[in-house]
Amino acid sequence: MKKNEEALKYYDLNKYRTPDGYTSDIAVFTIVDDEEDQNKKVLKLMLIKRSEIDAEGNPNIEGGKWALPGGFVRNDETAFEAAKRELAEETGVDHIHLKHFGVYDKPGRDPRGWIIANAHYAIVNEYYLEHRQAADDADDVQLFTLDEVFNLDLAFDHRKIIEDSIKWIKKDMAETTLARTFLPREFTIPELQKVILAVFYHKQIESNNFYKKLHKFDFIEEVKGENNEVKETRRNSKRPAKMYRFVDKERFVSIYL
Amino acid sequence: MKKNEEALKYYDLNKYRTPDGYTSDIAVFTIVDDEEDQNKKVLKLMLIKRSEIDAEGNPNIEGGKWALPGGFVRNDETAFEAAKRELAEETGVDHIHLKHFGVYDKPGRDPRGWIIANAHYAIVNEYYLEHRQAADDADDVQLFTLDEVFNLDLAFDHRKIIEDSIKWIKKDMAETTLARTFLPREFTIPELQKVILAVFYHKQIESNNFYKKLHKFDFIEEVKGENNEVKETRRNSKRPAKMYRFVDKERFVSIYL
DNA sequence: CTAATAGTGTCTATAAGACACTATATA
DNA sequence: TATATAGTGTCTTATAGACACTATTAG
Repeated sequence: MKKNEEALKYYDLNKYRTPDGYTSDIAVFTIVDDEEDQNKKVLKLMLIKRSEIDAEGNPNIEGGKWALPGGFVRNDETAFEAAKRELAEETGVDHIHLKHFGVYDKPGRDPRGWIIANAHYAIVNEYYLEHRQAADDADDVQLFTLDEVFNLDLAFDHRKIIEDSIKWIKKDMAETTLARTFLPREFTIPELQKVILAVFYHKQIESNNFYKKLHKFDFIEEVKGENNEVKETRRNSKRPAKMYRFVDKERFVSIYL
Repeated sequence: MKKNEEALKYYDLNKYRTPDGYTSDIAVFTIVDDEEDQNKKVLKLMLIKRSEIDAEGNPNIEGGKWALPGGFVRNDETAFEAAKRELAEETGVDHIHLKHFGVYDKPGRDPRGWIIANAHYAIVNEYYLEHRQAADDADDVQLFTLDEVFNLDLAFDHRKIIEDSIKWIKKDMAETTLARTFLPREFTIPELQKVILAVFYHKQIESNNFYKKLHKFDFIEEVKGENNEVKETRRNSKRPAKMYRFVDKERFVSIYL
């Protein structure tokens, strides 16, 4: 565009004060087996403990506190791409479900200056997190239940970010097929139920009636095998359970119906 | 915090490249009477036409194109506060419904440099927009229907931002009591119906059955007058209509029920 | 009385929710 | 055969959707 090139000659980049930093933070969630009740699953959040000293051996900002993983955005990527990159660096996995849910830019939120944080939530399969924990110093990365998390000493404004991330994950869980990201590609109905109950642990679902609602769930379908028979698995039980998969389908929910 | 003060001594702000600008843009929506069918309402978006030359008389970036109103965020405010301030400056109204829905930070989206845009949608009463249009140059600010908007020459990546804003307003309209922001504080059922249909103009609501759903709508209640009688209005019809108001109530919608 | 908008009643099909029951496997 | 998990059947009550109908005003 010629006209813009001309206009740029007159544009002064320094006319406005600019931020001192642009970061991406990620609330990494996973669902693991409940230790108290083997029949249940429980939602957990991964946090890192900020080291007391930085790479150069100097005291670290918010050192010793628990924080969301994250880092600075480069000028050749979006905040979303930065989150993806950082997550891959942390956990060593690609193809993780990631969603941007908010911006935290209140002046004074970071003692280092005017720093804008983009918040995302991620859903990672338990396996990768276990792997990562083993590989690294066990004191630095840990999984917490939502009850435990708020008893920790949290860095910056991460308490607020974590609260919001939980609100969003619950909302998306109820309104979209987000549950798919917690499940294997082919799953059973009881597995789906457990995931839903892990997030809505205060709610009840009549286990038996869930099956009857199935025909209304146009967002899942039975998995067929080679001879067009429905695939089954015995991984959770003696009696084989039918396998289902999610179908790409736009959902519409309304309070007015 | 003593520890952080100590740590700050060692922190170098210039370690990372920082953005060249941080802005807030606002998609301003209103609902006005449909000119073709007086019985309907229609959703419109306000856009401004960027002037060809800037205040100093130099050619303006993306001059002549239609754009969302907005501007740079100051370092003593959040992007949300900036949006609120700019909207107040533009329309002269406070207490406008405003919601942040996205960040646009793709490298190259703005020819001026690495500029991060925060997108919001706003809902403004028709009256204020009419007023504003009259006060200003009529060629510079205009209301467009959603069909008209995409035939315009739009500045920056505002086409994408507008598309997203429409998705969000529809989603929030269906899932929350956002409709309240388009309505007077006390409204009639037919008024509510028209607002919903203005946003979901492709959907049908059986006008008569809407009344039967009322008792389920725990988010609205009848407005009572002094003697505990239900308030009525005759502003739309000869026969008086009962008045309702929104009640603050958390909504929960789920695809699993 | 007519016209215009507000609001009800009624019927049928489908869905929700409670809960008792059956099915398929392993050990 | 016991037992653990998967899945059905049945009954009652609530809701959706179609559509015919009634109500209240101004002029």
